[in-house]
Amino acid sequence: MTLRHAVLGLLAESPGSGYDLLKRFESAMGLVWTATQSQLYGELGKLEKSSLIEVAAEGPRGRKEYAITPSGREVLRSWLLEERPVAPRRNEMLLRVYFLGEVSPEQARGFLTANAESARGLGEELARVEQAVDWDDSDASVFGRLALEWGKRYAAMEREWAEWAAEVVRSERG
Amino acid sequence: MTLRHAVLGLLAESPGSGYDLLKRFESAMGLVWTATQSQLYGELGKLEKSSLIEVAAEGPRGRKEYAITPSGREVLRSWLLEERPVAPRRNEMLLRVYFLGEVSPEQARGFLTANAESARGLGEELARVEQAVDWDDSDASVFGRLALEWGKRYAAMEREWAEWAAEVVRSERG
DNA sequence: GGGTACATGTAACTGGTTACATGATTGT
DNA sequence: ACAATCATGTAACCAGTTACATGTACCC
Repeated sequence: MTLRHAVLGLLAESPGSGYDLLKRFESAMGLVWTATQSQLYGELGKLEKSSLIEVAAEGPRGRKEYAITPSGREVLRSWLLEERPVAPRRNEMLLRVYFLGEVSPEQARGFLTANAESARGLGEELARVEQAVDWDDSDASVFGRLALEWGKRYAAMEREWAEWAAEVVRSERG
Repeated sequence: MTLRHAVLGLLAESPGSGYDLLKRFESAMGLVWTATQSQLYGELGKLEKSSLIEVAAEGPRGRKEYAITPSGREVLRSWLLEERPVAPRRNEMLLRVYFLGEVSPEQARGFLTANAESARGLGEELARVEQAVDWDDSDASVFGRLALEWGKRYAAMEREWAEWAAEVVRSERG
């Protein structure tokens, strides 16, 4: 039930329609959380029913502009403070690494170097995003930059690891 | 549909019952993939029905020891090579960071330092695991070590990032 | 005899994905 | 006029979690 909080967070920043939120999920939030269109509309319905958000305005084409309510903001805050920083415990890439003994050493190295490449690509993409955005000193900027920096460090870590791992496979498996 | 491949991978290493596999998910695979008991038995049933695994032996207490079949091994291999190394696109911790402007700077720093602590704990735990296991030159050892090293680097990255981020909040938000 | 570990299974529910379906407004 | 974009919604399905349910074998 985290999509719920992602939606509340976005609406806490500024009101918007389902369509607007979908755009924001695709762009700014892409690294952090994703949502499909059908999931989003469903969640908006539920949030409205429980009065955590409300329709603040209606527009053309049936557009409903939602805004967060005080009780919604309350829920968002308590979720932010409810401390349980847990590391993700599922990683498909690592699962493959785990079983890489099933294929030839050349294929295993190929997998790892492809991974290094894709991590490099991610790092470059994030660096471009960092350049493109004009950061100010708003909360969204400050905390968005923290999240972006995490992404850059993650990408660098994975690239370096994958290069190292490919080298280990070369030296230990030929 | 990745649990399917996790199960095939484990059975490719060595045969075992549902109960055995559950143990292996809890211990060695903990960082990489998780499964609940009910999910696991369901998946074993489906895999058997599609002949990717088979009951190789039966034991006391209704124990069914499964083994991978040649077609199962085939499916595992092609999954391993089917290249699409994608970075995970959902991270609850980062989502919270994203909206940390909603709480006070002290609370935001508290969140970040707690995260640094928990990353440090994870790093230490993985270091202990590394010490405890006696690594040989089997595939399971070599590739398991690569996965473990990823975990250590991940933990170190997150700890350093969280410390840095707490400092940014201190200097930019007081 | 009794506790622990072994061992499997089902049901109800939640979260997420894909596909289908429909229609209004705006800009050219 | 017509294409693109805006805009919302529903249905079927798959993956994963929690809780319930049951029973056997082994060791002391």
